[in-house]
Amino acid sequence: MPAKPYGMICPITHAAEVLEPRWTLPILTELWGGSTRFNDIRRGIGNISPALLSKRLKELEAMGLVERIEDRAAGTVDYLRTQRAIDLEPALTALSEWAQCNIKARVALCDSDVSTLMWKMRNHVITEELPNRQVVIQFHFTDPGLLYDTYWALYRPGGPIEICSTIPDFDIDVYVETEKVSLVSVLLMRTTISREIEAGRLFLSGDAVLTRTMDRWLKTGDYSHLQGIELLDTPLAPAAE
Amino acid sequence: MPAKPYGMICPITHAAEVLEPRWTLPILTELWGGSTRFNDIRRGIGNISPALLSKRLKELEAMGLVERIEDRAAGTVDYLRTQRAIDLEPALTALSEWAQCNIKARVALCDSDVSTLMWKMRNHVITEELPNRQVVIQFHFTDPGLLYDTYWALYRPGGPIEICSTIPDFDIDVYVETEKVSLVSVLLMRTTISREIEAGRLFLSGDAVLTRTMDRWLKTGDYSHLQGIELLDTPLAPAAE
DNA sequence: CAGTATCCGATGCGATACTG
DNA sequence: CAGTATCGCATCGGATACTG
Repeated sequence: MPAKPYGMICPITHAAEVLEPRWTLPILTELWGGSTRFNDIRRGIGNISPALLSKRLKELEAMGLVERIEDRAAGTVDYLRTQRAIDLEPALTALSEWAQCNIKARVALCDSDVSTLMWKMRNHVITEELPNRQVVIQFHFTDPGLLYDTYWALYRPGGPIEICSTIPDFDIDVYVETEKVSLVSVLLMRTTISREIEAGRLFLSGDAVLTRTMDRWLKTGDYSHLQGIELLDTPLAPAAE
Repeated sequence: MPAKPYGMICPITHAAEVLEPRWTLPILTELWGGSTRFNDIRRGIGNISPALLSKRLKELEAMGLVERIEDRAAGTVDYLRTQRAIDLEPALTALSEWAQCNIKARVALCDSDVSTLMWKMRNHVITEELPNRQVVIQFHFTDPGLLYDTYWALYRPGGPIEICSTIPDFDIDVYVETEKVSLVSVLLMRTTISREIEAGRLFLSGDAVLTRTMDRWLKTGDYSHLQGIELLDTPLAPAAE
């Protein structure tokens, strides 16, 4: 499919031809994470133009990695991974673990914008670990220069996590005040919640139980078996350059 | 390093940023295969411009994947993988196996030029399986329109395989007459030698022992544990499109 | 919601020639 | 052998606006 095939006799190189075009891997990762809708994928990966996403999805469909399922009645379209894409999981897992151990913390943790981060948070709150009632968690980011610096995660029993950028008309159970880099680092297991609290980069208040069990209801990546992950500096090193 | 980082919170995506730039994976694969010299890498991957190869090697060095070792006395430079690059092996192996099972045969086997193929053959003759004397194997390709269609692989006990494009001044032990696609298919285990002989796409003559034991001294990839590799068509299907 | 259409700019990359 | 230097095109992809 690429305009200029390598023309090599090498399976890895052929895999590269499939996976190299920009955004291909992020799209597959997003599908892996459970997104199936065009705009969910867009939001999940943050910055792709709709034209390019459309093009990539068509290419993936043509290569048999993605199946497009249209529900004419509902007017919806879902994109699902085929078995062929699912079979990439071992490779992607290996890549992920390699990156965790070999990409410098400052690169791995560098900016994604806050709204993308919060959108991602939808999948990082373990609803089963929340009490069986409505829960509202406020995230306030102290980074300077943010357009929106406060978001709310809303849980209603039985439903998914909803992220709001306007204050909901409910009582707030937990207040999280932090820097972007701290929250990202926690999600990627380049630090822990208690370590960030000690470092003064994360503050919790509100419901006693929920604040004390945040490490239970906040799902991080599963990299605990890996050796040699570079942790976030404490205190935070100034960005180079 | 890429001009436009994805800015995502996702290890796979960060790995992608490192491995995506064109020729990066082929270079690493070539290093994996044992090449250490600038021009060996060039020939091994076939078509990269020296400027771009130089650039990529510098990038890989900057990312800690490659170590450049200069021998001022000898005037040589070797490029070696660092541990960080070696740690990519599980991911690359997984990618390779995925490609073997999921890239259509016609794509996987499509043209690389004959000289690159023969250069690759250096690593595919198992010298330990050859008799303890000088051996010359002639490869004649029947594909139409080849500039050079005949090559010789020369083995001298204790030495490496040398590939010549002019007829060596020695007796020829084995004559291999075949099409490019057959030889490539054998190397990638999308067929077997006997299958190609039966299909009339491969002819062997010369030394009785060597012709009969070609499957021993010709090293193929190690994919025998994989299920579902698509074999080369017999008879050969016409190229689509 | 699920895309198309268009435009334009940067730069990645290939080709070729040349050097120490 | 191990690269640099230069050039120029193509295309990839980002931004924006618009549609059914």
